[in-house]
Parts: sequence; structure tokens; C-alpha cells
Amino acid sequence: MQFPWFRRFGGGLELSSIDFFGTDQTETLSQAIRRSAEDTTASVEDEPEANVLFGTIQGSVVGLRYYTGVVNKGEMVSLVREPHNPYDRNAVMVANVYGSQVGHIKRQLAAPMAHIMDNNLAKVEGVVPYGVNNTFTMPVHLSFWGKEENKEAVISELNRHGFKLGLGSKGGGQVASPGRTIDQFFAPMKKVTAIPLTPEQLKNAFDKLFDDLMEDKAREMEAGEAVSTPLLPHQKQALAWMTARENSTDLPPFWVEKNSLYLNVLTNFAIQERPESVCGGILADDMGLGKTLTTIALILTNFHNGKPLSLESTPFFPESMATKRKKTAPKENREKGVEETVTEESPTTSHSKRQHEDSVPIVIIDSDDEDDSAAPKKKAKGKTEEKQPKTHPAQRKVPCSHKKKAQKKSPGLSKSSSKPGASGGARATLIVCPLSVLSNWLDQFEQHVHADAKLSVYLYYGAERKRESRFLARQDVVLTTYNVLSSDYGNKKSSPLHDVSWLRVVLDEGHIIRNPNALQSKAVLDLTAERRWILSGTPIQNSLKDLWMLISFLKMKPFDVREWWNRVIQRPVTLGDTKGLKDLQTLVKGITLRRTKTSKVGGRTVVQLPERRVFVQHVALSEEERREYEAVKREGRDIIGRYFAEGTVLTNYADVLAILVRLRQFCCHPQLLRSSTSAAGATDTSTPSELRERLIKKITLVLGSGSDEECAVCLESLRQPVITYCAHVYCKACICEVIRSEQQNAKCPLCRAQIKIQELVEYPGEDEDSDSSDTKDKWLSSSKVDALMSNLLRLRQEDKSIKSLVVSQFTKFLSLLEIPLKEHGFSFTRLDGSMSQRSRTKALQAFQDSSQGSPSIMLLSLKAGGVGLNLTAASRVFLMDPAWNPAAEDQCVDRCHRLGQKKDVVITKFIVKNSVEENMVKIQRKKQKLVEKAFGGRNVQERKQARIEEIRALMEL
DNA sequence: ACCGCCGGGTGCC
DNA sequence: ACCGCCGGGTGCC
Repeated sequence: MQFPWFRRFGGGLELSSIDFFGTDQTETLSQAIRRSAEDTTASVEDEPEANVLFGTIQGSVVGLRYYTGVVNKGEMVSLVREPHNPYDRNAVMVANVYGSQVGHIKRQLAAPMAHIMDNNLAKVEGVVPYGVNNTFTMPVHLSFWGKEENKEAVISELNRHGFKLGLGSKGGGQVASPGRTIDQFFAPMKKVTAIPLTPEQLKNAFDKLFDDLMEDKAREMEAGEAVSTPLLPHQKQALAWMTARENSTDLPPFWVEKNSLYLNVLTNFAIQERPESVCGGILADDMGLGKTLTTIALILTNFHNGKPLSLESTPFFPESMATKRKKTAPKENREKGVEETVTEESPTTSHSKRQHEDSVPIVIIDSDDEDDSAAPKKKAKGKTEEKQPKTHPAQRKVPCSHKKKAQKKSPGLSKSSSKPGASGGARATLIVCPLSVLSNWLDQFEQHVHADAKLSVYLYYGAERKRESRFLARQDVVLTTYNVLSSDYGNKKSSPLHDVSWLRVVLDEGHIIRNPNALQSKAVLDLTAERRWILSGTPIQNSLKDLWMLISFLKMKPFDVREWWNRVIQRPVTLGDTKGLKDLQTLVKGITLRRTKTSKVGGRTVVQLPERRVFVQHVALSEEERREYEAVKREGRDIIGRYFAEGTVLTNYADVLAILVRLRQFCCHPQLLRSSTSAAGATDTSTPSELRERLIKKITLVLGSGSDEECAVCLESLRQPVITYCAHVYCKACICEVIRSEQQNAKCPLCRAQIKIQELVEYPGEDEDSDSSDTKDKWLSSSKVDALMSNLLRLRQEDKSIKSLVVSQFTKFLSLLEIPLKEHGFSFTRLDGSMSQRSRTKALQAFQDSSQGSPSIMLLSLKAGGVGLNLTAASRVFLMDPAWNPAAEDQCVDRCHRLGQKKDVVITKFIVKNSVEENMVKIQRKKQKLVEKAFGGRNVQERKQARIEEIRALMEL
């Protein structure tokens, strides 16, 4: 098996190819390291934060004189099993940070270590306390990290061989360089260990990790003349920063020059050769700030040898050509992805030589798989093996695409250029992106590149893509997708993209490679390039782990190797080590630029958003509605009033909520509550299965009503909600913990009723009731529906192009709304939490599409979709019912009032007069004030009391 | 001479 | 390696 790891290690390291026992049955050092890294996937290595320190031991490294790897005072070393060592199958090799072998672990100790390592009982890490001058052996501090359940096994295995795991400062403890050695992580030490951060502080610091990374990055730079679009100030800043990063000769973070050596201050590793500068980084701007344009500007401005691409016209490229090209590239064609314009001079069909001589414009080749109508084929004979009848490229001409400058230098093929870092013949930029944004890149190139610029852009996509690395290396830009890249890479045959020595590789939506086991990630890591960029609005999606791949891609030594990342950054940070967090911040800051829509440039926000205005429209119920409403309200008030009298409001909280929900539903449409049978009352006499069923109904009612309940244990939004037999809802983990700690006597935190783990009922998830059939026959409107419809009808009359979001917390209400919408001939789409990812995307795409006949209305459930949801097509929002939490409404509105919104946004909130809704609005205002005062009512008691007051206010009791 | 002692050769796993 | 170990040389003092 060939793993990308191998090449990665082999890349800059001569020593990696040492082959110590003949080539046949033994493996090279780099293979061994790689294998050990591969073998331990999904194990101790994979989840370093789940590991605890078992203890440490002093061992010795022997055989130093046979190897060239040197180690510094306090330097970290890695331990690699060598099961095929002919002298001892227990052999454990010691390597320094760059992977050069230093020696072996002494035989006696290697025996238990081999057992421990092979069975994945622990990860063993080494630090050499001193030993630069040792000739034959040196000591090594070994620390054993693993899962708690393996601790005994590790200790006894070591004991069997006469070793005893110690804790802390064994061996004198004068481990050099205070503050940053293993000592720091030896838990029970009297030494000055920084107080670990609380999980909350950590999370906070984490959230802020990527906040506005733009200090000291305010310098602006004008784009080269080939960029036809004027850059905004923040884009000029980004350009300046990116150019500076690409041309940087600085040492990578944490490296210093010392005594003519280069020292990594985190691992204490020193080496003579200067570690390569990281020529690139992460552009993590929010979406909409123009990452694509900035990147195009970068390509054109820092084109080659630090100079911009010039516009000088050359005899090879007569002016007439440009005009002609424009004519042959009607925009409409491109947008539909259908191509009629095909020229025979296209690079797919012409020889590159000819292309040179005849100054044939480079053509962007867009091979849509479904399009085989175009392209009169020519000269297909030369490449029959690639030919697939179903798919052949549609081709299009783009004004910006031209023949590149005549260049005699040999193109940057990685085989010919020995050192990737040396700016040899590398010329081409490879852009890898998800398929969904491919066309956007093409559009943007066309839009932002000056018509007279000679820039060749090749779309490496589709069955007929030109799989010729020499050809690819001669382009200025090659555009491809992660899919194409990895399918080439996964093929046994060589991958052309991997044979090119790129000037620059750009990963669009770079967070896509965050899973290191994915083929596309491996494929990306294995690309050769001088400069590397990651574009991503969300560089960290889940955890710190996500960052490693990005750092690894940037080839930031030594973190491109997982072990060093884990030991130096990830674990210290997850253990709450302040120094580790600071190192992480330094690291991220050095390579990342991030601005959000609220970032300021010269005192002004980066992007001016259109205005947003909120109107409240009061709705009066009809007489009949009012009568019925009051009846429902009276009934509810009686019940709740009784609870108040008994002092059991919180005990019966679920019932209280249910009553409120019914009232709120009624305000929207009377029909809504007919389907939801009263969940209140009758808790005493019923069979367990009936009880269970009722509880499920209750929890569904509570959670499905959008009330944003919080768990009374953790005081946060419910995660994995469960309901107790006494009808209170908690996070599953929280209430289980309570029960565990209180054992037999566990009581419900809200009502003190006895609770048991086996009596918790889980929330089955939103399960659309299939009672839409009975709603259809007897359709009656409601006052609120009428109010909405008259708004929509007026809007349609005034401006057909305006799109609206109709938002409710009740998906059933959305279903009801479909009826009058259909009736009036509105074209609409819908997005709610119950939809599959696939149908969501479909609904979204349909709605965001601006062409005629696209839906003008989206029915949206308040909490559907994440913050990432982009609904900028809409500029009108109708909030059908007030939410408990005003922030939820804001968030929802933000989905259209965000970057990319061109129109002013108008929001209409419907509130039924003299109803629970009005009272909710009052409570909202109160809550808002509390938030503004940063006064969240921290403890449970306060919150309970606040709840009771809320209910009192809502029911006017 | 089936030991002790001496001193040279030697040395990871 | 300023060690330990091995194995050959040697053998009163």
C-alpha cells in the first residue's frame, strides 16, 4: 500500500529513506513511522483528549552512535515500534521531531513497551532531559497516556518486567527549560503549574480563536492592472496580507535562530537547515466578503517572481481576438451550462505547441456530463483511451482566457524540480473547490480579469479532461474539484495533478479536508506546491481536530505530523493548559486572516448591510374566534390557577406549557389545536404504556412548539431531551448524571418526585402527523392567515420580484398556509426541520434562484437550518407568531439580512391583539433588557421564579 | 585449573 | 564505555 504519508515524510527528509537492513524484508524508517501512524488510527492517537496520564518512567536510549539523529536538551522524541527488527521483535525505535532515528529503547524496557504499544494500551511519549553530548546512550523520560480502563494493564505489564510507573519528577526532575516539557503535564506536582482553564473559559477562548484576526493586518495593497474590478478596502488588506505571506521568508511560528541552528521552541528540536517558510495560510473571511475575488487578485498581482501579471499587448495577441472572443461567449450560455460555441483551437483538441505559436486563446473547458450536444469533435484519435461517448466537453471561451506568455522555462513538473520550495519553473495555480462553486469560480474569473490580460485558465473536470501534467503545468490556473482530484489520486494510474509542481494550491471551502482519513484529504496533502492557501468561512467546525489537517496542509513543521500536533497543541489545550492555548493562538494568528460582517476597516464596518425595518401588525380576532379563544383560555386559566393555588406550577410545568402552546396555536389558526388532543390532566390512573404515550405527546408538544426550553440542570438548551414520569424535560446526560449520583433516592430536580433511569422517555424526534387529509376538506381561513394573505397579495402587485419568508414555529401552521397560497396561485417552497438534507438543498436552491417562475415564498420553520442557512433571495419576512426567545427571531431574520442581501429587509410581525401573544411580546422585551444588562439570572432558583412570573403574566393571573 | 584474576576486545535492537 | 560482559591467557610471590 502506498500512503500519502510516505511521500510527505520523504519530501524534505533525506534520512527518511535510510534502509537499514537491505531492502527486502525490512521497511525503511519512514515506512515504519508511517505505518505506526496508520496503525494507530482510531485509537489512542486519534483521541488524545480522551487519554489520561498513567505515569512516567525513566528509560534509556541506546545505540546512539549508529544513527545521525541528534536530540537537544529537553527535546521531545517519538517512539516507533519496529516489529520486524531482526534482532528483537520488541524493538522500539526513537526518532527526533523530524523523524531522524536517534536510537532504540533498551531491550529490557522495549519488551513491555512493545506489548503496550502493540495492544494499544497506551501511547508512549518521550522527552530527553539532557543528552546532546552523549555518545552511546542517553536517558529518556517516557510518559504513558491512555484510556483509564487500560491503566491497570499497563502498570502490571511494566511491573512484570520489573519497571514501576512513577508520577512526576522522577529522576531528579531537573528537566530543562521550565514551563514547557512533559513536567508541565504531570498532574500531581507541587511545581508551579498554571491553573488549568475551566471548560467554560476554554470554550470561550475557542470561540474567540478565529475572532477578527486582522490586527496588524491593516496595510492595503493595490491590485495588479490585470484585475478589472476595483477592490474594496478590506479586500486590499487581504491582498496585501496574502502577498506578504506568499513572499515571506520568515521562519515559521515557534522557530528561532540560535547558534547557527534553527530551534523549535515548543519541541526543543534544532536543525541546521532552515525550516521552510509557510508561504500561505488561511483566509477565513465570512462568506460574502469576496474571498474568491481576493484570491483572483492575488493570482494576478503576485503572479510570478513577486510581480503582477502585466497587460502589455503582445503581437501574439491581436486586439481583434479579444472582441471575437467576447462575441463567442454569450453569458446566457454559460449560465445555463449549455454550450454551443466550440472552437477547434481549444486546447483539448489542439497540440500545445500549436497553441503557443498561433496564440490561440486558452479556452475554459467545461465538461458538463449531461451535455453532449455540442462540440463537433476533431482530432479525437490522439486520445482514444480517454474518450467516453457519454461525456464530452462543452467548451467555452472566456474573455480573460488567453494564451499565456511564451515561456521557455521547463514547466514545473515535480519530478524535475528537486525542491518544492525553490521557485523553479512553477507557474500554475491549482484551485480545488466543491463542484457547487465551480461555475462561480469561472464566472468570477471572467468578471474580474481584465479582457486584455493573458491568463490561461483550464478547467480540469469532466471525462475528457486533459490528463497531461506537462500541459497542466503550463497553465496559469487550473481549476478542479475535490472529487476529480481524489478520484485521480485513488486510481492506480498516476494522477496528473500530483505530477505538477504547483506555484500555488488554493483549497476553496478548505474545511472540507478536515477528515484526515478521507481520500480527498490525502490527495490534497500529497500535492506539491510552493504556496498554499485555504479559503474557508468556517475553518473549525467541530473541534480543534479540524484544524490539524489545515495546518498539515500548510506544511507547518513539525505540526504536519500528527504526534507533534497532539502533544504540543491539542492535548495541552484540551487539558486547559494556558500555555498550550497561547501557543495555539499564536499559531492561528500568524497564518489566518478573518473578518466578519461586523469587522471594521478604518472605523467602518467591512460591508454595509442594507437596512432592516421591523413592523408589528396587530391582528384582531373575529367574533367567533374570540369567543372560542376565550373559552380555551378560561379552561387553561382554571387549570393553571389551581396549580398556582396548590403551589404546583413547576410540578405540572409540562401541562402549563401545553396550555400555553394551545393558546398560541389558536392565535394562528383554530384548526391547529384540534389535532393536538389535550395533554393536560389525568396523570394518575393509566397503564405504563398509556403513560409513556402521553409523555411522548407532552415532550413533543413542549419541544415542537419552539419554546426553546432549557434543561433545569445545565441551564442550557436541551440536548438529547428526555421526559421523566413526572413530566419534566431534561438533557438525557444531565438527568442521568443526577440519578447516578443520587442512586436509589434520585429525585426530580423540579418537583422532587422519585425518578429512575429506566423510566426516562426519550424524545422520538419530530414526527409529522399525517392528519393533513382532514384539514384539506374543511378549509377555513383565520384572521391571521387573512392578514398574511393580504400582505402577500399587495406585495405581489407592487413588486413581483420580491421574495418573502413566512416563518412560524408550528410546522402544522405552515402546512395550513399552503392551502391559501396554492389557492392564490403563489409559487412557494418550504423548509423545516423534518426535511432530509437532500430536499432541503433542493428547496433552498429553488428559492435562491432568481429566474422567472422560481418560488417567491418560502415557508420556514423558525428553528430550521443552522446559522449557515443563506436566504438572501428574500427581502420580506413575515413572522407569524412570536417566539419565547427573541434571539431566535433575530437569528431567523439574519438568514436573509446578511452578506449578499442587496435590498432593504422589511420584517412584519403578526401579533393577535388581547391574547397570549401580546403578553409574550412583553416578556420578550423584558428578556431583552436582561440580556442587555448581561443579567441572565444564573441559578436555578431564580430561573424557576422567573418562569413562574412569566406564566402568571401570560395567563393574566 | 572443574577455579580466580588480569587485561584486551568490545559494545543497540 | 571513566562501564559491564565475554572469553582467552594464565597461574606462589
